[in-house]
Amino acid sequence: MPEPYFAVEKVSGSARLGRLRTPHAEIETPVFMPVGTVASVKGVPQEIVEELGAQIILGNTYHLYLRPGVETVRKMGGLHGFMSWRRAILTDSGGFQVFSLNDLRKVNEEGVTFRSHLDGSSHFFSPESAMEAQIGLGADIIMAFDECTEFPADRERVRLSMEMTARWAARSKKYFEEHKHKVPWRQWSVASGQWPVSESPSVSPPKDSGLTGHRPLTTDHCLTQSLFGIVQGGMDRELRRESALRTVEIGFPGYAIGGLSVGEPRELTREIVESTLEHLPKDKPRYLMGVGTPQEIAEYANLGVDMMDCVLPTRAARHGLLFTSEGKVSIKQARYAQDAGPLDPNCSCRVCGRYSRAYLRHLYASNEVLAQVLNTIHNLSFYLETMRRVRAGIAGASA
RNA sequence: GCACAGGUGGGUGAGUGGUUAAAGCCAACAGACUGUAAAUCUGUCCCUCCUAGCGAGGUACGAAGGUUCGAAUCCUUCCCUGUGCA
Repeated sequence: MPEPYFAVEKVSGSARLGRLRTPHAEIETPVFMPVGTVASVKGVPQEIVEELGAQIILGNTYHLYLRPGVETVRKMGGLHGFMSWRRAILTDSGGFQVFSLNDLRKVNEEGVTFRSHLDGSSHFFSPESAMEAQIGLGADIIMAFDECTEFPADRERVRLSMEMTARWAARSKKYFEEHKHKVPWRQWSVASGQWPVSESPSVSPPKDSGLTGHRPLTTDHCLTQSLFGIVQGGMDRELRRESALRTVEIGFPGYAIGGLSVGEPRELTREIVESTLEHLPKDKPRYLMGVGTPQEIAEYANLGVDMMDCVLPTRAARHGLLFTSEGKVSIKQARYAQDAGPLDPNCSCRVCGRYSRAYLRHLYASNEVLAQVLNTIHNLSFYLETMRRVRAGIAGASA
């Protein structure tokens, strides 16, 4: 089994350039991962998400478990087959929902009882069941089941929460190691090195994307899922350190920093990220969960974060907030009603290359679905381009 | 011409004597959004003034009069709209 699948290729200050090998794709880091919670990067078809250069996207265990159900996805060849995404996928465990579905959940040592936001039905998630679900969904990288601690929280609460997350991490790993062979694509990917055709007739075989940096599945890729651990510890440096040590002691091929961007001041986020990174192994990928603005992702990448995801570009786009080289543009504003210029003159995306601000504003005002599509394409393009620049910057820096 | 039904703030539409400058929705304008309960949420939305507030004036429910301490609400006349009958 090709276990050493993350390679740091260059270090420049605290920043690193790396290569992360997953069953479905090799990823250049630092990387931004668009969020596609329900197996959809809202508003944008897979082929365009590919074209924009996304190397890996996120799915969410809780949402997909509720609908369409893990078994359905599993039968369709896992998320890759189901949504016809040929590159890498990472699923969040549902730990974030322990935080965000505050009113709809109950936590105890064993796990979390959720009331479905769809129909109110009751469901139980434990580290074990979250792993079972994530194995069934078949993402390349899956996450330990954690509790994303709320902010603010007193120190004792943060400590207890962090300690439970650590125990859950051990349980997650144990279950994963015992069951990871059940991943829906393993058998055929090992055997044939390609996508299942007979098992899943509705899924077309992959065509080469033609994009540089993307390598189709080959047999020298890592062929099993990877489980990442998550560091918690709130806004307390000492608890963060302890959480990192405990998580590293359990041992994972990658480590995430969770529990940030939950309402705390930005400076505090940066401070905690910086101090937590010190306690994470340098030879493993480090994933900062749920962050941030374009400036922030560049900043964190330069601090040594290898992976980031955030709903901001996609959600903000749907709400009319667009990120540009000059900051941000609220495209719904009246001032753009007759603005014939491109959204961002310095952006090379297909939206900026073709449409005017006046048109984008009109689409938004008219509540056209196309507004969401174009806005999301631009924002994702901007984020992904931001990370390409960061990588180029690290690559070009004199060591 | 006659008979019904109506005319409310940018639109729609509640409100039929007193916490009504007038609900709600829409539009408009502004803001928020960071491991997605999010095509969502919040605020403003008659005018003027200020010590900026459950503040002070003014104007306002087709028009003009009237009843009343008090009227978008009741009465009279007129104007207009819709439907039906001529």
